[in-house]
Amino acid sequence: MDTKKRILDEALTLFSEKGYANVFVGEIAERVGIKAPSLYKHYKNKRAIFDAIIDEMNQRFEEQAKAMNINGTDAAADSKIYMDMSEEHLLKLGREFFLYYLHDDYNKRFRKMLTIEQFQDKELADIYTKLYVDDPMTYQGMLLGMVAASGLLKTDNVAIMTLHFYAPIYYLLTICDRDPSREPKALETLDEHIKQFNRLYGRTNK
Amino acid sequence: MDTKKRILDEALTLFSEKGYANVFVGEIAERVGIKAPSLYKHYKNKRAIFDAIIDEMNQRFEEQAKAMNINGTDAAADSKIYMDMSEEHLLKLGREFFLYYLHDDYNKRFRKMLTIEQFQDKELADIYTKLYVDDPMTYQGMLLGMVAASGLLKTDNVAIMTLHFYAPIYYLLTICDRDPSREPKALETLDEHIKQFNRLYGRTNK
DNA sequence: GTCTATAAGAAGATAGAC
DNA sequence: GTCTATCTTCTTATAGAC
Repeated sequence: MDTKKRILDEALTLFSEKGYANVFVGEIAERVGIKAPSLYKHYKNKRAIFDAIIDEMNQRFEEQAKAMNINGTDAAADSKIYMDMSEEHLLKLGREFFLYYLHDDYNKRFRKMLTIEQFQDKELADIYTKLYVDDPMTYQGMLLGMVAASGLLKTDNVAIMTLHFYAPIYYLLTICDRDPSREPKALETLDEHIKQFNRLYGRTNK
Repeated sequence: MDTKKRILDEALTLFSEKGYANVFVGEIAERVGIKAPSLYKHYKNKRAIFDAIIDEMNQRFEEQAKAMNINGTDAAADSKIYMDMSEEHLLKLGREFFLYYLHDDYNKRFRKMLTIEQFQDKELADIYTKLYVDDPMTYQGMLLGMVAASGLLKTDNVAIMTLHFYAPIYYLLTICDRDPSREPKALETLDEHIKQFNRLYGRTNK
């Protein structure tokens, strides 16, 4: 990886652990293996590093959204998957989302950084809400909505059903971010949650 | 209010908005109406102000826990209330918790400060988890457990039922902390959530 | 307890050689 | 692009008068 990218990578790690204000330019440089003044050949100042991290995330997100839209448009394939969604499929959907968001290195660091910096300005708050509130609700609402349309889940309010599916996942995610030692217990709770969700919104046929 | 207390109050406000590292001692002093050096007659250093805020919160919490235990011990009175818990009682329970945590000035500022500082050290992470995860789950689990025992809510897993009640409340709370303009919509969602919760865990008799 | 003056040090950023 | 040396500014904290 080239120096410019490595600076972003190390900066993100440090920002996610200590917050922007507690990270010194020299600290980032040291981890990259250069001296602080050299860093200024790559970025104009400390803030430019932070902004570049946000930009990179926006790019990654756009790509991901594009990829999801492609699948989303391929409604035939998607609905086939979810038409015969068993409890195991539902468990997989929840676990995959949870473990991807929890363990994916980039996601984890970016989420923790946003958690720390979310009250600094509205742009950061909006990014947080988009990534960890609105987008997951939209995506999962779409999937659960398809299952409900096929009659396998029963509800007259898909939005609230999606809230009931996602809020516990979000809640467990924030617990594990704060204290990774709670992860095994959280995974058990996650499975119990989804099984109970499946029972509550019980399928009409199986 | 005496100067010593006013320092804590203004510091908490600033810490909750910008985070500890972005607040300068002179800034706190200015809001109190004194100069920075005068502040050092009240607190040894900047860190001592932060620690005093944590201490004060611990005191307030202990008092609150004590008050709750008194009611908690008075099981006769409590269970009477929840034996005939209607949907309206359930809505009230959720709304009261939500609005108290959301609007109580001290709570709001302290929660935002902890949100920002939670990854700085384990003690702060533990306080956050205790106040906004474990304690609400324990308290609400106790109340919902009493209702379930009386047969008005049906479940074989009180812990998951409590998760299904509380996780959406927590989720909506963090959204409103980030963006107060979402509050009206969140309150609507809260009511819909509780009504749906009530239907899902449907009472056997009414 | 509050002030002014100031010390002490940290951290961001630049200059200029290589 | 990286380095050493250095500047500048900001911030915490102290000294000592009132």
